[in-house]
Amino acid sequence: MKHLLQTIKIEVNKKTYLKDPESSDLGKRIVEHSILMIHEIGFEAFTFKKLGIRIGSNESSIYRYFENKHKLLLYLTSWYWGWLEYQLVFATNSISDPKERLQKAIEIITKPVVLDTSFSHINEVLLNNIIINEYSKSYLTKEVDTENKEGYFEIYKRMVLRISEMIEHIDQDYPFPVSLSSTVLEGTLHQYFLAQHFPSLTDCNKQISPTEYFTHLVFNSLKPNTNG
Amino acid sequence: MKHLLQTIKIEVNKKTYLKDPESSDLGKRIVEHSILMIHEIGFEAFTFKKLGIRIGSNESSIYRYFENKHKLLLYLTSWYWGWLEYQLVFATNSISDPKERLQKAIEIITKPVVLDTSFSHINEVLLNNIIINEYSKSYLTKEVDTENKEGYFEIYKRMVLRISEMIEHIDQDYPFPVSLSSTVLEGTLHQYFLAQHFPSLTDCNKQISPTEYFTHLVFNSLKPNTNG
DNA sequence: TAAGATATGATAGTAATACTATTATATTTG
DNA sequence: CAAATATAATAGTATTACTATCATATCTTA
Repeated sequence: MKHLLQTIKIEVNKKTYLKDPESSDLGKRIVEHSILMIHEIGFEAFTFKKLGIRIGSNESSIYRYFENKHKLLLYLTSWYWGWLEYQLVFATNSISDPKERLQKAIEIITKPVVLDTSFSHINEVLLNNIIINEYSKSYLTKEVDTENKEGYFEIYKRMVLRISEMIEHIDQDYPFPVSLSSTVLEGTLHQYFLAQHFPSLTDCNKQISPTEYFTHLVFNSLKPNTNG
Repeated sequence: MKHLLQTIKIEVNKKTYLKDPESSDLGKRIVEHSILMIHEIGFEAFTFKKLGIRIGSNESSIYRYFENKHKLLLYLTSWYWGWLEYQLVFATNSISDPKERLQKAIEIITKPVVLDTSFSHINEVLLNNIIINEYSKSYLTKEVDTENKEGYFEIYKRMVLRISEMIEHIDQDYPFPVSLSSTVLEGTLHQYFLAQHFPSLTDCNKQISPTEYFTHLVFNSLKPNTNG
């Protein structure tokens, strides 16, 4: 099982990179340190020049892996959703009871991320923080429709659809399964952001977890409502 | 009443501007055309230089009103939330029944924005679209904590708290009133964004309104649940 | 092991951005 | 009419986001 995990490779849209960063040492260091740097100084202040200095490499070499920092962000975010999707499928696959399965899915999506040693050059905890603080910027652009057509958001969309299918499976009459699913995915990021920067705008804190909030939210929307 | 509305001025944090844009013709043209331009080319591509050319004025003159385009975005977003808060208070003020009041509040927040002729230099429909597409960028920054302390997000926070108080008023035992409130506010923007760019990730469309979705979501979370 | 291919590094250069500073010219007000 | 204020014009700077070219190091394989 451990061995199986170690041979897994998260597949992201090949258009996000010019050269697969997993294929070389330099590529892995680019990914590793871009996560550290974006976490430290934010996506706006992050540049390939600064990254080059940090990893003792050259700006021009980084450009051989990624067209620009936007594409790098698309790579990182796709990787993250691919990784989370793997956790989701792995954890819910064997659960036959629809409610239990959805409950587990919500748990996987909403619980705090912990380090996964299977991918040594990627710090999933920091990457999750980048997703919380920067993910919206990957799609709140004028190019979103083109990039959507080119498949840059496929994994995320698959995630939303997976959850919405689980919702439909429990209550076929519920009129908003996809909206509820996208609300949970996006809302989770938002509640974590609020907990960090606007604690007065969320009930989520050390006592109350996003998992509790969203579990309550989802199961009270669905019928037959046996939750409570 | 019409007259009353016309004398209303939406108060935004004075730190967002160097000189009040409402105090002069040039100021109003800056605001008016910044809304048009950001809507057209997006916040990233928008610059003071381009705006200057468009309004037949000079880059340096615009800098006398706003420190930079980030502050201008803070001005526009604060104005928008101030305007929406006014709609909210005006519409819910006289309703004494807690459920009816919350229902009306959700309606105000979630329904499509229509032009308000009280503010002739501001196109609220386009501004709403800017909020949908750009609002997150005003707080997803490394400076968010400082700017929060300086009061740049006060109006938005007040909105979230108003709704959460209405929720608490209906169900004092509901454990997540603030999270539910912030989910409705943020989620509304997100559902409109999805409807525009990722229609497969939302149920909201011409047949199903965000109002229906969020009304269902909120009232099913609360007890006594007499909704359905 | 030499020849060629490929990866990386170093340097230079460009257009645009996000400003700041200074000076000039209108316009308004007292 | 003079002084104050608002706006415009011009120039200049550091940084960003690249592109292009050439040099060098390393790896492959015949």
